[in-house]
Amino acid sequence: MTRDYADDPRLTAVGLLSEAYLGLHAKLACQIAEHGLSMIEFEILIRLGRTPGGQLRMTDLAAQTSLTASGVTRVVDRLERDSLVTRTACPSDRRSLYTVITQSGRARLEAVLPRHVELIDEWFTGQLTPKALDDLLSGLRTVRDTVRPGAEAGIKNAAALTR
Amino acid sequence: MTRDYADDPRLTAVGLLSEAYLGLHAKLACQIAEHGLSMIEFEILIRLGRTPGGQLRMTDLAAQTSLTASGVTRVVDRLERDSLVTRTACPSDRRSLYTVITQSGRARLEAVLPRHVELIDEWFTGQLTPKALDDLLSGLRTVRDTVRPGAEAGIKNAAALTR
DNA sequence: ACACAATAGTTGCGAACACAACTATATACA
DNA sequence: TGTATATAGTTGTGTTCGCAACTATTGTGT
Repeated sequence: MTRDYADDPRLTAVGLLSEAYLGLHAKLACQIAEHGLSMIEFEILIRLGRTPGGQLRMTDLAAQTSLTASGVTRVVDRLERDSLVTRTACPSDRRSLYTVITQSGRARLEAVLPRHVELIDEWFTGQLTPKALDDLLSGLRTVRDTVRPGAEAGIKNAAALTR
Repeated sequence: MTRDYADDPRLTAVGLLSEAYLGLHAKLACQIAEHGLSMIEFEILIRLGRTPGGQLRMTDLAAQTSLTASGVTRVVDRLERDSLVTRTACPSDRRSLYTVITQSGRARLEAVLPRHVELIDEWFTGQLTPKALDDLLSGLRTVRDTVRPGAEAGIKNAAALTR
């Protein structure tokens, strides 16, 4: 009976998604690690770096990443220890803290990003024709919108910036 | 300067891949957890279940998953504790061990799989037209082959079965 | 104004896993 | 054959992170 599912195309599809993601993730993590960062630390720096003011609340970071609030606390702990971010009080809500990227944090991003996007191109986007890439991203967007309702780009940033 | 990369399409592409994968993974993990398994335990059971003889060596499992040899040891420890697999000696190489799926392990797969593939369809494959799904999978295959050379379906199984 | 519920963030604890060191066995080559 | 090297698997140790419990603050209903 088990063998009925052995080559089920739906399982294969998930396997393909996993292998593509995990394989790319592992290779990119190597480059990031050369700069003393983990992928999640890098992701948080990027999200801070592209926010006006370079700051987000802990809760916003949790909503934008795969981490829980507890996980965000600890990642920010490490980033703060390395002086890549600071915690500053939120004037309008004394329960909240802004995580703010420092000059040193921005400098680290500068050091990582140029080669990083080169590698993405080398291993991912540059491997496909523009049409094939469009098709791929369009499919991924559909899946993303299905499994993460409310994760579309604008919505979370809007929410994050209205506090 | 950092802002130069704020909306770089290559970073966006990776973000989309991550969100699609992590979102789907999290939802599927919930269903698997209802049956007392983690995703990685489920993945290993599936790989064993579809192998002739229901057995693979620890090393093969490590090669087919995102785990190191050490990680495989501990996952198989847990599966063995729950009587879903057993370790048996490899006659041709006394360093090696086969991990063999038990009847109980197959039964667990039976319990999980029907609903599992339904959910994959609901959240992933069924969200796309056949053409769009084909395009998506074709793109993923290209990326997978780039970042995991030698991971094409037949190769590893062939290697695994020739010992 | 006053309880009561909801929310932001942190901390203790435990599970999962990578890395490096280790044992046992197999292979290569001199 | 004997020795060096490579490989299979396990174990000790440290890191990361989720969950639940906790504190502090804010919002809600009366």
